[in-house]
Amino acid sequence: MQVASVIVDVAAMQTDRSFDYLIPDKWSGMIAPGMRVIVPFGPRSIQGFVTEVKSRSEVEKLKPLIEPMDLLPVLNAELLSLADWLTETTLCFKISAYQAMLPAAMKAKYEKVFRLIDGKTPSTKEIAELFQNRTEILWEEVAKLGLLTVFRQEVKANRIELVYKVKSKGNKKMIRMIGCALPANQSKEYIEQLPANALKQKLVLEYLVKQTSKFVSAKEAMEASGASSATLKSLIEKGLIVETKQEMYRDPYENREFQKTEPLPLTELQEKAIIPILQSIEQEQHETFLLYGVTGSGKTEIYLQSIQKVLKIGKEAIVLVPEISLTPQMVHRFKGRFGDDVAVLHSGLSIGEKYDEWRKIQRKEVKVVVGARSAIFAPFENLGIIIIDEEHETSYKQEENPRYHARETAIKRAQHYNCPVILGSATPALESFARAQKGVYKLLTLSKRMNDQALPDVEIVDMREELRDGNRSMFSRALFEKLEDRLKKGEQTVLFLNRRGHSSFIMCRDCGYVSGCPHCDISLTYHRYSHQMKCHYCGYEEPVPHACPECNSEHIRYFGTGTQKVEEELGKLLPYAKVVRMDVDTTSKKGAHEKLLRQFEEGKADILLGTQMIAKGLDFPNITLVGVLTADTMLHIPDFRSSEKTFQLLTQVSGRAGRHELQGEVVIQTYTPEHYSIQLAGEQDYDQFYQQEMMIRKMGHYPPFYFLALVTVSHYDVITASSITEKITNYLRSHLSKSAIILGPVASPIPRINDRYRYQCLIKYKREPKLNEGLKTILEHYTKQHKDKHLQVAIDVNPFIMM
DNA sequence: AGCACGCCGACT
DNA sequence: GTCGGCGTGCTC
Repeated sequence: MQVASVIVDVAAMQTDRSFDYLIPDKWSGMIAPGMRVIVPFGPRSIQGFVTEVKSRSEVEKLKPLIEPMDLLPVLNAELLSLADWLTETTLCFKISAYQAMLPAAMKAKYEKVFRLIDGKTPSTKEIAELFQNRTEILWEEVAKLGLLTVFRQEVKANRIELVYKVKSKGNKKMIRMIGCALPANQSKEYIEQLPANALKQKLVLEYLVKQTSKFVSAKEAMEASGASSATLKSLIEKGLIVETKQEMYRDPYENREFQKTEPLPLTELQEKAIIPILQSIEQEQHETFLLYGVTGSGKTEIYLQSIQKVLKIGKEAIVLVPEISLTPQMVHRFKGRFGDDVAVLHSGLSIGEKYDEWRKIQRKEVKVVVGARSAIFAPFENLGIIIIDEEHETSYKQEENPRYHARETAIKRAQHYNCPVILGSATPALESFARAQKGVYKLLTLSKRMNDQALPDVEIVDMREELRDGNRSMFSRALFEKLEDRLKKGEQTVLFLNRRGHSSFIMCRDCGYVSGCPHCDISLTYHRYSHQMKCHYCGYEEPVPHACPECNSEHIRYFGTGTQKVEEELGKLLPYAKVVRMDVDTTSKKGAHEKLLRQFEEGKADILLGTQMIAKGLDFPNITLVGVLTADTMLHIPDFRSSEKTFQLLTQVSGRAGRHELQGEVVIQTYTPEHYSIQLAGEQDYDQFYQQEMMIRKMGHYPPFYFLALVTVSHYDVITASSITEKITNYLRSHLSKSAIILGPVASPIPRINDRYRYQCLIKYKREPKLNEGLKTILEHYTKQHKDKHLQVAIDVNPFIMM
């Protein structure tokens, strides 16, 4: 009998290995690696993934697996080995890697039910009554009734059984189809024989007879004939029509027209950049290209034409875009060029919609995937190119297990398929640019905007001076003047602000009291529309205080400015200006994002006010002014990448202005105008910024000169948290080479979240072959649960967020 | 993770 | 003397 090695759906240290099961003869030959199966595990049944099919096992007493969940593997050999790599490099459980690669719909759901055993009668009337008109009762219901003990006795006495069910979240959408059951040559006669009052029935049959295909959707047939479902029902009863269900895709872009676009002629620079990419595609040679092109230099057209080449030789393409910029604009460009060959994957889709897009990819019904981070796992089997747009974006790093980076994952996959990776950005991540300098990546440069448009003029305004001159508004005089000017000319403005909501925190002006979260070491954020103070880390809420809880003073001031507050202010200062506000709060509804952008595009608004999400991808000809209200909010967060992030963001936002005929202007308001990342963003000088920042990174022993690994320990007890971190730090000190720099133990930048105290240890290293092994030992040692179940140890290799 | 098995305190 | 508390260890 065959044996299947299975990774079970239990994310824990002790179960992070394969378990062997017998394959019952009836499934023999049908079970393959990469398929999901239901297996018995202890007393329950759970989902698992087959990793290997073999003829014998080391283990003596094997249980047979219950049944397969798939007819075809959901993970191919390449993805299975990619999961091995993910597990190894990010130190996650294998099951977590598998789950990250598949749509959420494939994650199993479990249900426990009590079932009355055939022919048995429960010992009490009460239980018998519960089973009156059903054979199963949910475990939860029994628990709620407080009858678990009684039921347990019944189970022992073999009158009731406890059944563990595995349910798939994946629900294929089915539609009702009907077809004519009349003999083809006599249909007329049959229809005529119907009673005279069966008018609707006749219409339905006539409609069906006219159809070229056997089955049509019931909905269509009803609409066309004006019949109701009752009509169909009686036709089915008479046996005149037959009914089936057909699987169908949910189409998130249904009824949407995409203007077909043709390849544009490339500029000389674009031409030069695309040649090596096309070569790599043709010669099937893996190479990673860093496509470094200023904003508006036409990177997208290079992507499109490279993909075209890939499709022409019968291969497939993955395009990653940051979640936030998965704007309709981007989707339009790809759907416009490649039509139905494109699947789109982003967080705005429902679980079912994502599942459908995934199945289209698996069935090879599409050739191109445009999606956010997790689209890197698209189950293509003949990849010809992987493109990562805005490659510097932090959203390409997953912040929970498996903590993978889409860039490294892309390179890993591309090596397997011998195909190129294109990393595109106007402001590459320092790591990427450094690799390009060293020749690890191949640098392709687009130094000019298309049609030689000039980059926008940038003015940096010192807000301290504004304040000194008595301007206490959030708009500097320069920005306000220009804003008025654009309104007069009918041109559009983009205003950028890094913070949503109203104000960031409130403080008592008399005693300086700031209301903080009782569970976390962080101040509460004021939310205007709910009129609550909220903690962004644990969700704690409390009402806004009318008086200071410390000194009873009523002088409470709102600090920090959010988009809501700016919107209010604009309403006061420029009441005739039409403002569209875009942030998480206004775009959370489905389709809201697109709607707001369309309003702006059609000129129905003068000012687009928003957060991060308006920083990239926008390309509207009438935008001639970009205002950054406070450039330094990001600069002061305790993260060695804060300068880089500030520079990138400012450059991206500035790039929204003057992309077409009209010349653009940018105003950057700041309290630290002398800071190099603001100065150099103003000059749009990436190269200079790169030089400067590299020096700082070198001195601080930070990436790209060193790699990082971060161990975070949290516990309800401060002493435990710090002492365990100390032990871990000491262990690492003794295990790693002299050249590794080990910092800690120190409290995390946010020392307490959700009542858990957090300590960390940071490792900076260049080459440390024993590191992964050491980190694994730490995880194994401290996650043996009975040690201390309140203890949490999290390890992030190459962390992005240091908090 | 979840579940059973097993060993100690407060109840019929 | 039993019910149920949660410490410990296993799941092919």
